[in-house]
Amino acid sequence: MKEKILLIDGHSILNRAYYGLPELTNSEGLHTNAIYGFLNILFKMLEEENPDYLTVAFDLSAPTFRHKMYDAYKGTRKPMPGELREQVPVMKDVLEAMGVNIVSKEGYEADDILGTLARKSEAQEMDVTILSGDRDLLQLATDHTCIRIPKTKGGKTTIEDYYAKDVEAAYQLTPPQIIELKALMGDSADNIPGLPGVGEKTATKLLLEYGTAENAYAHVEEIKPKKAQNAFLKHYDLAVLSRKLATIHTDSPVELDREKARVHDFYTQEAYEFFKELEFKNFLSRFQDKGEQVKAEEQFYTVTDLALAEELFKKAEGKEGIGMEVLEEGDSFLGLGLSYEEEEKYQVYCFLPQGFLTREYLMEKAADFCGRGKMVASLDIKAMLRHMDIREHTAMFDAGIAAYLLNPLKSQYTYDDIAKEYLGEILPAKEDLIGKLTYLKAAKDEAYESEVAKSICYMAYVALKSRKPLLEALEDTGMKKLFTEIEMPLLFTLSDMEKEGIRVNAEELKEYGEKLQIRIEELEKKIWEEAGEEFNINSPKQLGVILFEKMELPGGKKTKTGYSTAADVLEKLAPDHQIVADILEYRQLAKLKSTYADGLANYIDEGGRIHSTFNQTITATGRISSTEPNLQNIPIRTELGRLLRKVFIPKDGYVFLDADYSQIELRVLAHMSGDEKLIQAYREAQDIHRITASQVFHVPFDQVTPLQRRNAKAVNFGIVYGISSFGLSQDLSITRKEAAQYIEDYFKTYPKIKGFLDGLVKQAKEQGYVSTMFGRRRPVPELKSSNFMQRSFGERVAMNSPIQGTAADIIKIAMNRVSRRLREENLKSKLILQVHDELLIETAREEEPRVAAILEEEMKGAADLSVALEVDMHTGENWYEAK
DNA sequence: GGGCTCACG
DNA sequence: ACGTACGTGAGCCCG
Repeated sequence: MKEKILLIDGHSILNRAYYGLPELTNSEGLHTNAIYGFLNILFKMLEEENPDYLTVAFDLSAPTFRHKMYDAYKGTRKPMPGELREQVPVMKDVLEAMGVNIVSKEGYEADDILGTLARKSEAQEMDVTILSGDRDLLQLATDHTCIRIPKTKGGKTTIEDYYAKDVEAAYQLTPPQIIELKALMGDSADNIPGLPGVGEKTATKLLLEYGTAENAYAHVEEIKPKKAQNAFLKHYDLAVLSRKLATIHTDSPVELDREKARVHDFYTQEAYEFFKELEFKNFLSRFQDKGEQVKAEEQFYTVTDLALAEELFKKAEGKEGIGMEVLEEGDSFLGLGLSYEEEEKYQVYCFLPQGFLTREYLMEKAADFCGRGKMVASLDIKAMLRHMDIREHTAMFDAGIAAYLLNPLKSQYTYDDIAKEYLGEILPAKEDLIGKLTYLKAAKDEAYESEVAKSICYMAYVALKSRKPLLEALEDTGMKKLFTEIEMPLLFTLSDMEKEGIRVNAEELKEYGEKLQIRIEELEKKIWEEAGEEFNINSPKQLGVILFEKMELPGGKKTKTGYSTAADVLEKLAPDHQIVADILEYRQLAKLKSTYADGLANYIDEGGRIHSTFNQTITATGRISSTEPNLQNIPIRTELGRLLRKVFIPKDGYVFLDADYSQIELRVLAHMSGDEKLIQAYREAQDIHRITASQVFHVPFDQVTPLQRRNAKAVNFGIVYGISSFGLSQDLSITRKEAAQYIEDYFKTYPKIKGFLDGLVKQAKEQGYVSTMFGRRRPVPELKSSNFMQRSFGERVAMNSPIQGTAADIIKIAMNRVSRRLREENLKSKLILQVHDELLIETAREEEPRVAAILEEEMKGAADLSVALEVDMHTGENWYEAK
């Protein structure tokens, strides 16, 4: 087995970490984000590469031979910001404390050290990996030297690997030609001059033809384009200089000290002290119980044998609790993970579907186990429940939901993130194991099969091990009850809803689509005639050009990419321009056709039903979301769209019962603010917007004009969204001043509302988050921003989230209560949809009165507010009728 | 894959 | 001065 060395470009990685990570300081005010990021990637690389040797190279501040050659070299480079500069010496100290080999050499740059060590190591039959953010190093790539370049994309770090062949694939050039490339085009970052007018494209073309800058010069009379030829004739000396500057020296006076560089246990006592001082809590657990700390992977096993599977499930029964994970993608079952503790170690197994180990067999065993009421931890219990018919029991633990409650702002809750956050363990993420492949594709690829199994093992391992710290964190943040009494039971309710699905009349849906299609084609022709040419009406870009350039309609620019053609812009033009009115109608119909008529048809199963997925860990406020398809945005606001609801029908012998909370968010606001006048208003009148208008505009209740009511309604909405005079003025098409007056009048009428909202912003600023009535938290990091717009957004979020979130809590409670009653009373009726303030029940005809009573009772009783929760209820033979 | 548009609460 | 209402998901275009 060949030995392997990992070489790291110190400054480059520090630099990357500094700019890629948010500000971070320890309590003494020392900036630490670059160090943190560096260590993070170092640990990850060590685990991934498992090298035998490690060396980090740093530049020194002394001038190098390049400076002597060319005065301007790096002369105009942006100076390092102080917050980064102060981290450099600390970084070196930390690495020294860990016993990491550091190399610097006066007069040479890190690049030259890395290049030299790479060549020397390769000569000693080693595989070499160079980690750097600098693409200059690509010139060093060979078949045995890999340049790894980390890239940050949307907060996620991925690493690009370049062996010689990868450089050629990406640049059409060999690694040594990267030097030639720089000779020709220069490098503004390093202040290396290039040939004027020669960029990457021309340079690459020339090199493909002539190989080197020197050879190109030898054929200078043939060079095309003319511009490049002239540049060669006039400035060839520049290219010669740049070539020298860009060449990394692979014969610098540095040696590889194998003993110093050998990879050993870096978790020294000295390093531990450093990490504590820097407050890198995540890393500290790496040091604790060093003797016991074994790499999780070492106890991972893949199981494909039936007898062994039987034995392991048997063994699991004797354990206090287990971790369990089902990995599926689409309809494909990719494996089952199982973990438990044994002699204070984690034993982790992945069962792959093979031979006798079928999905059916495995899921039956899994369901069997879960049905016994033993503790089962998983990152996604609902995924398991798809194949199990088991009832809610309190010993189950969903780590994904726990992590979501603790920070609802993340886009996903992966095992590696949870491990990092709550276990202080850096595990290889999905992408590290299988790259950009999907699990499904990787599972089919022999080369990656074992990596998929590893992923599954990590999931089951993290689910079980993180349970304790997650529960503690929930306890500490006052969210334990929210977790165990609302979210965990809800998971079972949602699973039932997903399995149940909703019946759709496929023929009627098809006819609906066909009717739309006829009108769409009519409109398309008409619009093309009015425009005087055929174009893609669905392209905002083409549409903008037609309307605002060709036809010269007033409207001007609005978006980054061109003209805005959004409905609110077009609506202003529609009365005067038939084509705009037609476009608006076209848009509406096209949306209904593509998203709903065609879109929904794709989801109808053999039983004629659609099964949406209800996601519990997506929204920042605590609402649930619905996907594939989204059944929470079925049209209702226009009659044509609303007609679509006629295709949603109950099964034979059933009717729909639809119940929605009346203005739940405003009622929540009345309760949470404690404003007596608003509370009183709710106790008296049914029409809250009218009573608001009456009180704000000082007119008798029965003399409120429709306009006044409309304005009051808009203010009520605005308050819930986190009021701003600008937003309100947009909504009502009035001036900001008028809007501000409305808001002022509103606050005067309901004095405690303002105090309540201001208090929320203050709270958010002080503690960094706001909370709902039931303790759900939403962090508001935007309030710390130096950007006015971000900060204003943070203020609105602070005002809106507790209101929207409390309403979300209440309907979740209601769902659990309704679901439980239906079950406990052995009713056939089932809860099938939730649309934020609305529940839809597929109700057996004979059960209708009973179910209506349950719905009313459980929804109204879901929370005890100082204003009553009102519920509107309707029945119907389809969803259209039931609203 | 990001931007735009639009469907819902 | 900055340039927005809060929370979502899906389809389409285009680089």
